Amino acid sequence: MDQNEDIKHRNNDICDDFYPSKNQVDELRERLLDVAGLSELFKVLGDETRTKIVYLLSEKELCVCDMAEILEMTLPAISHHLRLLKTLRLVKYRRDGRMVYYSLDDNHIVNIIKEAQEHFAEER
Amino acid sequence: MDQNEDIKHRNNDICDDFYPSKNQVDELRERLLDVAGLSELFKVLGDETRTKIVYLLSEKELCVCDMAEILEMTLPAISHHLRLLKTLRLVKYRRDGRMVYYSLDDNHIVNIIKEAQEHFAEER
DNA sequence: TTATTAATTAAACGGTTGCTTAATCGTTTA
DNA sequence: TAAACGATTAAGCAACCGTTTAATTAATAA
Repeated sequence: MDQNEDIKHRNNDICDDFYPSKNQVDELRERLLDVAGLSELFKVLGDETRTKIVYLLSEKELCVCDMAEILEMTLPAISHHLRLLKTLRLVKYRRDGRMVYYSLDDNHIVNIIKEAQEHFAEER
Repeated sequence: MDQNEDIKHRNNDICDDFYPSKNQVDELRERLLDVAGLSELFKVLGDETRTKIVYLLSEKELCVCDMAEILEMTLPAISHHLRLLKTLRLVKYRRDGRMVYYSLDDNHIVNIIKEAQEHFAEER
């Protein structure tokens, strides 16, 4: 915990009367492993264009130029986002002639979007 | 649709044989309104530190210095993230002496995290 | 083969983001 | 009141991100 000591010094030994005990801190830190790497998934959906792409693909299979037309963006821009979605295994693709058709590779992602929609529906 | 025309020209009138009809395009564009602004929520969770903060707060109420200790970060850094979470109404706070205790203001966010966890649990 | 079209890749840029340090605010205690 | 502490705010900077243009690849059609 070298880095931790460093931080503590920078914070002037923060939180003198520390609510969670040392053991509780360790315990909470272990819990954090549950969400490790999870923000990677959210980061992908954190871009409006990508959320739209995923949402579109939940409706129907589309080729890159279709998405570019619908989202009013250039082909490279869409292609760039699709590569990210590909590496995260959120979408799959098939080539048909010179078109490349994309579709969702993971329906779980739709549930996440739905859950987020409910959040907004309740809040406002 | 001035911007769209601009994009079409830049793309050399993309997608000559266009799969979705003009009407379908308009329909799909309307559907996209469902997810408008939704990526704002994901953007917040798209940062590892913030995901951790939310996860910690789902366990118990914590003050800023506790989180700084657990996450091994400086106070201003944590405070900075909390401000974002505050404006998104994801967390609430109460002052007790010189400490400020934060807790979740929206349990919906926990469901979203759980859903994302299931996604990862299945995938790998 | 050559030309054309869909898609990808690469390089560059402009904007955003997250952290750091320093200064400030609010509360408590000596 | 002054000093100390927890928290917030502000300014600056480095790293990252999303778009654009240009070049390249893959597939079809003339």
